Amino acid sequence: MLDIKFIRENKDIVQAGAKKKRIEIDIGKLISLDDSRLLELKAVEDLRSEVNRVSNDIARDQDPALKIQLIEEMRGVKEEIKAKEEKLKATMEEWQKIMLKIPNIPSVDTPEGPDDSGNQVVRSWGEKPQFAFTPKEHYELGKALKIIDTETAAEVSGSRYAYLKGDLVIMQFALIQMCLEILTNEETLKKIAEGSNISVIPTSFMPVVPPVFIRPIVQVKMARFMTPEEHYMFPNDDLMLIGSAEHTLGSMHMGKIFEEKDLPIRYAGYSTAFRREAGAAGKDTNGILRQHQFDKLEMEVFSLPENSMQEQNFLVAIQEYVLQTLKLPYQVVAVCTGDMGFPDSRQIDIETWMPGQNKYRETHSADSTGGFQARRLNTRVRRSDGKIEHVHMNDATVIAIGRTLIAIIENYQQADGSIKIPEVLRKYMGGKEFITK
RNA sequence: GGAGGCGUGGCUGAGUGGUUGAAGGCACCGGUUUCGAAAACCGGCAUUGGGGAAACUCAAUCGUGAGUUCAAAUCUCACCGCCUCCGCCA
Repeated sequence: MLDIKFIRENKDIVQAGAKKKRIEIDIGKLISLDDSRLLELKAVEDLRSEVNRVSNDIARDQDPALKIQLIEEMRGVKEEIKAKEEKLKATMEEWQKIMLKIPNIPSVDTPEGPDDSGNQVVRSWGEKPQFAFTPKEHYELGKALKIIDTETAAEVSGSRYAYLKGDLVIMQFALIQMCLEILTNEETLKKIAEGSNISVIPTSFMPVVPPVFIRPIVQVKMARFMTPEEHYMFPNDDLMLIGSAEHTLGSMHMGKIFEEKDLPIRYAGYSTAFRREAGAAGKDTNGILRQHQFDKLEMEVFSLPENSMQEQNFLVAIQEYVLQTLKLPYQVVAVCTGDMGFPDSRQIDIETWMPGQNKYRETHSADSTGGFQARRLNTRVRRSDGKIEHVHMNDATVIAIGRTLIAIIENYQQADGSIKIPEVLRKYMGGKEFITK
């Protein structure tokens, strides 16, 4: 959520930002509603002030006749307050509805575009592997090696589910283990930051296994409930499943005030993510690229406002470090205004090379939401001079299991259909070098 | 799931209808003292919104929401959370 004061003072910027994001908003209506809100609020507060004042008189005054008279008068004022409060409440509800639909403003360096066609490749890394044979897609290889079974999953749970089996499961936990070691080692983090010329305090990430259920009201505060059809809902319990660990990591500190000296705070959350993929009918139906359920290690950082862009760059640097460690070719993409998330001011994606598809596919995302989520969550920081302001929040993928496994399977495939295990993972996999039949 | 108890400021902890935004303590920030520090002493110290150049002032907030009342931290109801015991369970 943006600050209403900021909106009032910068309505053109807000309007233009929404337009760039291809989101329709009515700033004029919001501001005239806000005018009414302030007027009605003043009216209610003036009456309350009167009641408060007279009530104190009643408590003090000894004359019983006067008391009765004042109480009578205040009964009338009470009725008046009630009526005015109802009007205010109606105004507030409409105001709130519009406020929740105002998106965050894209950063100045965000490319403009209607959809993912407007995304810009910022840089790329790694040599695409050359094969002496036609590289296969992950689902062919996975099926033959009996490490991916979507057919049984389809019967048991429906489409877009899979059984991961055998060495692929071991590899999942190897990846997580490897990444947690990176994220909890300040020396490594310092090296990553220095290597990319980023000046951040390299505080290590606190590993977290967060809840996968979240209250819908909290999801609204995370500004991640814009498309209800994307979420699995459990109305009987007033709960929904998270689509990312971000949702229950970012909301951990709602209503809290940090001390400046305690920031940045970094979390590495491991959880399953659940997505209905309602708008993706017929897209990526083979294999495990687009699943209703997948496991993911996610970073979430709370920082001082002035540091949030550096923090985002740092998270991207960590993502690149992970992919470089795995020797997977990738490109870094500046996501354009029409494709970026509602609460994001700046979104950077990483697309990893998938030889079977002969394409780069999105495996990572880094979202800087500035103070947008923090304002809704009311997560703040007390600066060293005593001033209180909203923190800035960043979230980013470390490893999205399904898609990273695909990248490894396809990039490391051998002529005989086996998969060479990336060297860095072998120590977590009993020294094994290949996944074979 | 059953029974009981409890939610007050950064922490702790008083407060069961009346100028209580809330005593006391701790922590924190100034100052006195000291060569310096500690201790002691003095002072300050919640958040949000409105008005004001400012001093200041008005409103709201004692888990959340509704209600009773001229007046609610205090009474009523619902919800949320925490604790203890029993049951169940990975």
